[in-house]
Amino acid sequence: MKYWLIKSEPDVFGIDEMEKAGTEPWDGIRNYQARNFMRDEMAIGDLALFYHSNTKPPGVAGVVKVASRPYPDPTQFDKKAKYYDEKSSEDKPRWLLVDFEFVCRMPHYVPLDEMKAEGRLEGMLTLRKGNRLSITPVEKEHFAVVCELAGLDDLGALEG
DNA sequence: GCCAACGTTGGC
DNA sequence: GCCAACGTTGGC
Repeated sequence: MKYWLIKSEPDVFGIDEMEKAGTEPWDGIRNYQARNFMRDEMAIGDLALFYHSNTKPPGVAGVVKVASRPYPDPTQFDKKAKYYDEKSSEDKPRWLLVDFEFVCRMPHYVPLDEMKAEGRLEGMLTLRKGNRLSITPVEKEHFAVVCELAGLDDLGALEG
């Protein structure tokens, strides 16, 4: 069981939309490192912090879980889609995605400031200056601390 | 709106 | 294979 953090801009797709959707194909990832995490390391049931980026204040808004194996991102084949990639083909897809399923909202939103101020989160990738990766692995201990800051007590229940 | 960080592209 | 130019992310 691994732990992750995924970023999303709430103006585009936030925790509200995630909750409403229930399950959402995480399309539009066009970064090899992030793709490789999905392809090689994610497993169904893995938990991920749902992070709001490009907003005031940025921070963790909820928890989701991996709900599918990796499969080709259909938007790469769609000429009209924003994420169309002419160098990709159906027999040799370049980009993959997984589905995420809504788990819960954080009882309290955890702003980035608060995470930075928490000594126990030192070394967390998301807190590193200049980190632009939209999917990052999170250590179990860090995941637990963020949940604690969020007022989410029973981590065991999430892992089911 | 600025800009630091960093990934990608393409000329050589 | 190097590296400059460029584009994007995302905090501030």
